[in-house]
Amino acid sequence: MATNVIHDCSVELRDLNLRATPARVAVMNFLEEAISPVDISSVIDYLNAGGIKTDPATVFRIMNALTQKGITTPVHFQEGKTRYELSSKDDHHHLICENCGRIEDMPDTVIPTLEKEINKKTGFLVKRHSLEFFGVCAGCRGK
Amino acid sequence: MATNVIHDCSVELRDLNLRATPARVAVMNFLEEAISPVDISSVIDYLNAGGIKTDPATVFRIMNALTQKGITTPVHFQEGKTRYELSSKDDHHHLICENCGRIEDMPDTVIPTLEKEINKKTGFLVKRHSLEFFGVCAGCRGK
DNA sequence: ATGGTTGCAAACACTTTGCACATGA
DNA sequence: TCATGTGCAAAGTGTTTGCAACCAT
Repeated sequence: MATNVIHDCSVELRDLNLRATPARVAVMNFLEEAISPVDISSVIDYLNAGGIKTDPATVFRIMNALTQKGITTPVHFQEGKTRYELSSKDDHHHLICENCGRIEDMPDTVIPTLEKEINKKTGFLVKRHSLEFFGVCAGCRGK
Repeated sequence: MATNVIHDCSVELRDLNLRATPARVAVMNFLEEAISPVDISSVIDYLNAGGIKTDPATVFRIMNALTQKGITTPVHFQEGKTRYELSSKDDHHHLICENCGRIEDMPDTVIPTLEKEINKKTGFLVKRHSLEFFGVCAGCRGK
């Protein structure tokens, strides 16, 4: 009766030629639980809470490895630091509330069209994009 | 017979309650000449080339002041540093070539529509956005 | 004259790196 | 076993800040 058990990521890690160390498995779990892009310090907190002591350097190395393998995508919210999310999510953008910090996902189909248009008009081949919206969420607008 | 003379920004600066120091005037000139968002080190190089010796701290302070006054807008190209461009430019996005580093502007009208849609669907009020496209420019694609 | 600006040095935050030790396969 | 990972310390960027000296108004 497997219910909400977080599945074991060891196998996926090994498939990527990455050894399934406790820290890496925990990071994968955290990424799967996370509802918005995580930053390094939240990863460290999560690991510590799980009894896994670790060093920032290690976490940076883990995120870089996952990013290089295509598992995670770096995201930048103009904070002077990098956040990461699973690449497997559908194409979406972020709505970042400047009041409460809440981050909503925004599924979208407009951008792919725009990218084709760009290619046609300018010859520029778009490989990836970053699109974030900053503003005030419905909650903070008091309604 | 005033021709291509870069106009004197002293007045604008004073209108903003900013004293027209040599460094600030030069930064304004640089921003007006620049065809793409500038970073701090390029500003410093420009000032040095113009015989104005300055300190990074001062340049950061200048860019922060201009940004706070709404003159400049910070732009992030996922480089771990901030670039700045004049806010007065029309609404546009950037096409960043990952091969040669060239930056093209991309005028756009799709996003405002998308922002209205977001507001209607989610109640989130978009105040600003950041949209950059990364890829390969026509030149680098060899045609 | 005097308050806004700057230079300098120090401090911060984020991220990377070198190297010896530890560990997963 | 042994290549891969990790911890620790040090270093590298980008950015901010405190304070005395300076300068635009």
